Amino acid sequence: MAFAPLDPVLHNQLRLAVVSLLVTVESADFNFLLEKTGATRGNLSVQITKLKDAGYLNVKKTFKDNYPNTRCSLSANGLKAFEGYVLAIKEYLGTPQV
Amino acid sequence: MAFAPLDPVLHNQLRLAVVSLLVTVESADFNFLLEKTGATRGNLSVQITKLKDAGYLNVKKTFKDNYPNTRCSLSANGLKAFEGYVLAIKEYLGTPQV
DNA sequence: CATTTCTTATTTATAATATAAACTTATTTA
DNA sequence: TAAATAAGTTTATATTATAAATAAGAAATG
Repeated sequence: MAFAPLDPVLHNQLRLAVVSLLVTVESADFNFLLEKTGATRGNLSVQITKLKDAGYLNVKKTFKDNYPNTRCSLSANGLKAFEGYVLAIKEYLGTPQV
Repeated sequence: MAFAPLDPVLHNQLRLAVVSLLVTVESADFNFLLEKTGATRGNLSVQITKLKDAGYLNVKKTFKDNYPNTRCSLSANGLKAFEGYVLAIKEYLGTPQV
């Protein structure tokens, strides 16, 4: 049991929560993520951008009912990174992982 | 499944590794932690101090074979915090926890 | 119909954090 | 006694996180 490095993009509470949600949900818009995470809009905006810049998210900006709408989904790389993160952090958690 | 807040003291790679080691080991000195974590001395020094200031570690500074020796052990609060962190982050990881 | 308020964000400013590099103090060895 | 080693600590800087401020248009209100 070594200590694998933890992907710094994912090792952040809000970004991890966003990715965690997107694993289960195909796609989600800004307000959905806002509500589920309890983040502020500013913080969520920044962290979505970082996840997108890292290539972990696909982000489509459209208009829905006349309002801007930001819809996010996990990319293949994002899923791979998340799975890697899960494996890596489990090494730190100490409970028998087998 | 909500997103529990992640204790910011523990949500750091090196501090988490240190605490994770100390859960299994009763006590450990600076060089042991240095070797097991692969950290730099400076970073390890800073993070041990933070863990101590948070009340998660007991730190005894003595001399061993004429050299300064810093020996750390997990406090009761530290153990409790670690257990809480493990539960909290598992909520983010998505694999069935039951 | 103009102005206030709401919606959906983005940008910025600041505070907090992480980390490497430099430094300190003392010991051992050549 | 000078150089190398040991065990840390301090500092300087870069990165990150986050709240506060701003923006641009839509809807409601008087």
